[in-house]
Amino acid sequence: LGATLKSPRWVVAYKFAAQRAVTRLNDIRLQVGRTGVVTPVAELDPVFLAGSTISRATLHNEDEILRKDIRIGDTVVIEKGGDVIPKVVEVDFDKRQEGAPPFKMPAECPVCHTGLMRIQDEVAVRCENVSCPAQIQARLEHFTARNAMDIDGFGPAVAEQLLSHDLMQDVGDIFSLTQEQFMALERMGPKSADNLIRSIEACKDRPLDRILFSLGIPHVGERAARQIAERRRSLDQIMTATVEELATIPEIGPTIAESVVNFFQNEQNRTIIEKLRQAGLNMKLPELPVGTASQALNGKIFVITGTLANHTRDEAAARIASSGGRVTASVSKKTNYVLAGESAGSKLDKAQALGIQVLDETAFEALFKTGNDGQLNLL
DNA sequence: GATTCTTGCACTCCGTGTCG
DNA sequence: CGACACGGAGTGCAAGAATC
Repeated sequence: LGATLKSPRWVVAYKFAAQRAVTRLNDIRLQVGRTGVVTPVAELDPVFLAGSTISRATLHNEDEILRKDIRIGDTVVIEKGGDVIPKVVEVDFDKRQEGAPPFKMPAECPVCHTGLMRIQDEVAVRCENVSCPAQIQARLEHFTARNAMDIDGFGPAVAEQLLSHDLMQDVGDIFSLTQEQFMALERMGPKSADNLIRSIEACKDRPLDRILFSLGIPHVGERAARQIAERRRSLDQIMTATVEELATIPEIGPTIAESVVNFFQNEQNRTIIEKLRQAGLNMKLPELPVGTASQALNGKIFVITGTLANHTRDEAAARIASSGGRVTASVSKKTNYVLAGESAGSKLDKAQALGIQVLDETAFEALFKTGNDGQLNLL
């Protein structure tokens, strides 16, 4: 394949040629997330599979590794299929070296060496040190991420340098950084620094639900953040809410409510909020738009899968939401429509199994064409 | 021109929330 | 109280932009 594969169609066609590959698992690396959860990742001998070279694969958690009896040095089968993320499927036990010890989760955090805790009845293992450098960096990356505050150009490398140069303690300090400070970082010229400053300025307009999500409160993802923001309408109203009050919000139970209250009781977190306030972030939800919004998709539940040609997935989701529909992450009996793009995966299979109406992009767009009566042309 | 970093992409597992 | 639904978190690679 000397030619460059420019067209996605070629890549897709090639993907189906091979779905599994055999390679050697050289090591199991541990990654620390923003909530302190430690997850194992397999380091593999690079192998070409389904259109790309795979050198790492997810192992999910300790139980999963033990269930499949995966050990360092094993010859393993990895799979990609129509999926994007490679995983270890099974071990070739015949090729195992004698005496290879079973995997054991270490007792200490690989970064800060605090003792790791496995909470009773949970699979996840956590580093409980909230000041663990790995966690601070992960929280910073989460704050700036696309679906959070969306600060363009603020990736892991920038975050890492700012922290190691002691230029910031927490996410609140992002807003007091200067162009000169950015330019002092490696691989950061005037153009990049300027872009960063602009992105930081632009993110001050993000709505309340995004700010709430960006804070990285355990159990509060995009959806929970939106529910809470829509009901309480301002950050002050969220910070002063009791567990009981929060738990009356739809889809919010005692676990999430308690997590939110704990977060805002913490003195460090309150300092961060104060910095954000000083920076001029918008801590209130705008008034709901009245009148114009169509409710034609009212209550309809959509799932999006595959790659769309004319929209990003986010655009399609926004379009659905603006007509009163809802987008969820997984297909169930309650799903009304599945919007499927190119190289859709298991969600499409599930939709077909459940007999749910599948829309291609043309059919999806047709939903929004208004008929003669001015109503949306719904099926 | 070579190198590095960010971004877009789709899915699975597990725990929480809700409903009957 | 059990079953089901779904959100949260985490996973790697290729392409493109910017720096060196």
